[in-house]
Amino acid sequence: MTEPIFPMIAHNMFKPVEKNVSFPKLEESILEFWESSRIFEKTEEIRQGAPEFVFYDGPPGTNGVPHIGHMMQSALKDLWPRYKVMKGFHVVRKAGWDTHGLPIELTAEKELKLGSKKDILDYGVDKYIEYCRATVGRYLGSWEQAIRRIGRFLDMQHAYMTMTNEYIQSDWYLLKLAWQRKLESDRVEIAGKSVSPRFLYKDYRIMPYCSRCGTSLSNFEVAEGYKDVKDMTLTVKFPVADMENTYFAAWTTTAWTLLSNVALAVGSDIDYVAVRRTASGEIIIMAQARLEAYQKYLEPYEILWTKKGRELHGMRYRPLWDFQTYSPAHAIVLDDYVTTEDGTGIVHLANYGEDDFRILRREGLPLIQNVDENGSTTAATGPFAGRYFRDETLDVDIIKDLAARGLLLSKERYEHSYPFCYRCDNALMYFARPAWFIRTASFREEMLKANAHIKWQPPHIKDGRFGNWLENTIDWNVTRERYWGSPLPVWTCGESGCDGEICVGGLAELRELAGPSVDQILHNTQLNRIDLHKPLIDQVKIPCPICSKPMDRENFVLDSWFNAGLMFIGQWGYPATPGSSEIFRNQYPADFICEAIDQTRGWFYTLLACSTLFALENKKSEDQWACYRNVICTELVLDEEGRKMSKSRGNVVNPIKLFDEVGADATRWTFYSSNPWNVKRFSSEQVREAVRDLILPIWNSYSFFVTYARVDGWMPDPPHSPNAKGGDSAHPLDRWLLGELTHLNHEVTGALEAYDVARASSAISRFVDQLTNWYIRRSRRRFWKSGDDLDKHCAYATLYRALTDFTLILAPFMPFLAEELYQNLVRSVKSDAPESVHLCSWPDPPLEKIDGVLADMMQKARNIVRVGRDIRQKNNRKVRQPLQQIIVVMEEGKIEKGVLDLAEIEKVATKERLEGELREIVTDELNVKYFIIKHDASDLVTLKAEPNFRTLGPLFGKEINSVIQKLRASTQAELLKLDQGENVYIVDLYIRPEYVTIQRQPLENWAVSSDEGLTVALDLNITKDLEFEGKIREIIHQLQNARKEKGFEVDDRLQSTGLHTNSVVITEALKIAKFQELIKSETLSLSLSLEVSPDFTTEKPLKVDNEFVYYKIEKTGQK
RNA sequence: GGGCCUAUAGCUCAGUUGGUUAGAGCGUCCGCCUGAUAAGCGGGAGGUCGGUAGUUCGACUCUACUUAGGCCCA
Repeated sequence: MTEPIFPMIAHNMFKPVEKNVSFPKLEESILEFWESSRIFEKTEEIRQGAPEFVFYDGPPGTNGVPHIGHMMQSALKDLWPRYKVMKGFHVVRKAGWDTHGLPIELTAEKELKLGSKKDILDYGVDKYIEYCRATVGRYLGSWEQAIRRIGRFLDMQHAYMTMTNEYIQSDWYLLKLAWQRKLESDRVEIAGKSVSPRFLYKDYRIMPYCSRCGTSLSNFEVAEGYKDVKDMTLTVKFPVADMENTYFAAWTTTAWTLLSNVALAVGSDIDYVAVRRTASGEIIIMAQARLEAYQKYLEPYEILWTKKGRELHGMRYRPLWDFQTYSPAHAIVLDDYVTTEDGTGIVHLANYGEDDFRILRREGLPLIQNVDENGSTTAATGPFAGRYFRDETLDVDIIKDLAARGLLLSKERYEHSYPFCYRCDNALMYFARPAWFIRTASFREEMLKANAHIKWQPPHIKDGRFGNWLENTIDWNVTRERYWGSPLPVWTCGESGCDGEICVGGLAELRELAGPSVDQILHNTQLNRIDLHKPLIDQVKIPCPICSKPMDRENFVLDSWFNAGLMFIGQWGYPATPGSSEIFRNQYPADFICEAIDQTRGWFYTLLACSTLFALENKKSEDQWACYRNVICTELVLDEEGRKMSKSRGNVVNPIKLFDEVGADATRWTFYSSNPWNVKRFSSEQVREAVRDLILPIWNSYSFFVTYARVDGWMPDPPHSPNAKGGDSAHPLDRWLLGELTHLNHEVTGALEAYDVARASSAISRFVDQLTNWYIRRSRRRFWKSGDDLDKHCAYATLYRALTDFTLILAPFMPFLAEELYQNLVRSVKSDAPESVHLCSWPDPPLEKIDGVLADMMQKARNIVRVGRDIRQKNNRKVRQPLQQIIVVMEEGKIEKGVLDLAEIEKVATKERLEGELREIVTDELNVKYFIIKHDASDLVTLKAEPNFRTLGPLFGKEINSVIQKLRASTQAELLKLDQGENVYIVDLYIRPEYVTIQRQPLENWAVSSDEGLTVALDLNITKDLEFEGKIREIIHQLQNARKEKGFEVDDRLQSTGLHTNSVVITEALKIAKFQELIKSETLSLSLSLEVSPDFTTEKPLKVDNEFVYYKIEKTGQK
């Protein structure tokens, strides 16, 4: 014991493990190691030429600090690339930042106190752009810090940025592809006007628009500004053409839109009635379902006729005002969006609403907007000209005018919510604005086919949310009337009558078209290089290919979603950047992407749309249309009460703070331990729990191993490497643990291949339990007992093998902890091992196949012990009190999960030995003298038949209940036969064994317990001998505590004297020689005396079952 | 208003094609063990599986409706 039994190599030894480890500090030091040793770079370098595993990183916006939800993304995005590197793949991990778009402009506007387009122009577009550019970088540092600190291996030095000239040229390239692609028909007619058949075309779009700021708003911005307002609503009578005194009644909440009325809409299948008002004789037409609501305005009346909406189609009416001279207009059109929920069932249409616009355009009716983009009524409105559209007096004047001419049926105050500009509080209007579109609707089918090749996690997104969205794809508006974004590379001719237009696919092409002065024009003096952004790009003129006059650029920037959607080429600046083609070829399509569910209509969609367009134009095969093959779609991270995290609530978790206080590994684990596609309620308490439940047990196991390996000077065999096969021990515990390790490997590998992280993490948790709570617990004595060097070596070799393999499996999940273990367990003793765990290969399973019999046996042993402890507790027999015997009933021929199958064991001819092992484990754990296996439970239990519904159900159907009754009345003899596999007649039924499950119920008043088909009986009788031994064990236990209290080392040798007591039983026990020997050996006492010498002074007496035991212990000085 | 998702123990979550008595961890209470020790283990209590109706011999599971919450879109 005093001499290490294995040769010690001092310079080459596991370093001692810190007991009070600070994981955050550990993580920091490992980060420094990774960086100084370029470990991340090496994970790519060592796999040069290996098969690619392609990962795409979605570009987060950088106009705010990252929060914990982004860290969930990072944790998941880091897991698979690390795993795949270990599996032998080459994985490129390039970061990306979304540096364009409205959020950045809004920040700039706010900080520069610019409230409108005019303000921006006054301030200077060039200065404004530079401010935006500067704003982009503001939070980048926080992102980089958080991503670094969570341990993510990501190339942030070469991050792609959507605002670079290279990226912008990729935008242009893809737009050019769309521009070149055309519908099969040469011309497309919309609204009687021919429209370009190109897949990139200009059209109008109804957008929420602030007339004061001069900008359209995003839906997000609109949602900020809804208010409840009271407006005058009116029901207007539109005189039917060529019919005296007959009117269509239509309802509106916005009187001002009447000035631009173009048509009226009815629903095809809605019933409409014409009613004659008795008083005036006038005839009013409206939906039958709405009559009741208008009763008070109409009564008394009679119904003249009822017609379906479609019968009214094409009927004409006279415009409300003489100035409404435009045509074609003023007729009834059909559309299904008309309802009878409010109004009259007849809808007044003007180009100030999305549905209105859609219908009017479909019907080929003109785009009349008698309120202009400044919110003023135009000169075309005659008496109403030059008024502000939300001016209340305008409403009043319109109403008065209509009323005076008998065209007003009713008016009412009506409260509804109306959107206002969140910046200037001005009322918004829905306004038709020019915009450029991509014909996504024209390759909808192709996108659906592309989607068929994608594996979604969770699966329901594929045909659910995402599939539905694809089914309903409409053309994609890819432009914004803003400043900070990729410029639309389309130049058009302003000459009237000239259709000249050109789409530019890159800077080189622009130089060709616009001449060598381009470089000079685009030179940004501040940056001292070419810059493709506004306002410089606007100064570039291209000669019209038709009339040769200089053409201007279409003044739009690109939707930043479009930007992000082409990152698969944009991140390489493909194709303009030299060398990008080669990289791109290897990096398309992605094997794996992972973003939050709000990206279904965001990045997931725009990636698919862009890549499908790209792939179609490049004639790629169908499985290449989608640029990603596997996608994990995560849910949101909420606070512990299920609320969204927001600054105003003050419930935002600061990731960095959490990493620094608890640890990044622990934080990562909380995101791995449940399905990321369910809403996650997050609290730092969960993270601490991960430390307690998983990280500390792993650390303790590691610490245990290192402590004893150091004591014994144990080292792995020279040829041992973490990837070599090891552990040829015959000890069942060792073989069992390696079997569990194999199982773990298979489970984790399978789960990761299926992108099922929760399954992988639960396998890891299970293994840690097996390792710490069973293997180490059961093996402790093997590590510290002296003698039997071979067995001790086997224990070391096995635990070492298990820990090192486990470390490798753990590496993608907890990269820091795994690194620390690896450095000490492997690197410190084996200098030619890879320098980081993250440069290692995924471990091979240690055994050819799992020994199922052994696994079952161990499961059974754990169950027996658990049940045995249960019996002890219920019967008040503490474990330190030895008991005589335990009877375990295991019936032969029974095969159940978790139950030892003795027949099977016989086949492998190890029955005796396994029973022996089982015996040893159980007697030791439960502190009993004899372990008896019985194969017949009849003395201990009664049998009971439970119907097996799975087999009986299909056979008997509705008769099943009477069958069950008969089964329940069966005798023990019958059940025994069934249990032994025989068929039995019960009453009039022929019962096969597979129809039932035989259960065992312990007899009453026995110290018997059953669990999972296992019956255990414990002999509770305490004989005199057992009582003596119990007392002695208690004394030993307390002497050990006393040693520790006195600060003796575990290997100090003692002299114990004056052991005595007033208890007759204990005195008797102490006199027995074998117990004296036991005390000596357990407490490392060289001598033991019961006599009290004259100079005896006692230590604090031991208290053994309420009796005092006096003693004295002293160190001998020997070790 | 539409689409999709979620709801299971006090809390966080599992639950395979419908099939015996719905599981785990934490927390709580009780007990045990201790040569990994400012650790470790076991047990008890705790659930009408959000609600209602239906299909079925049988529903946490399938269907319809409904309530609450979430995401996306109108």
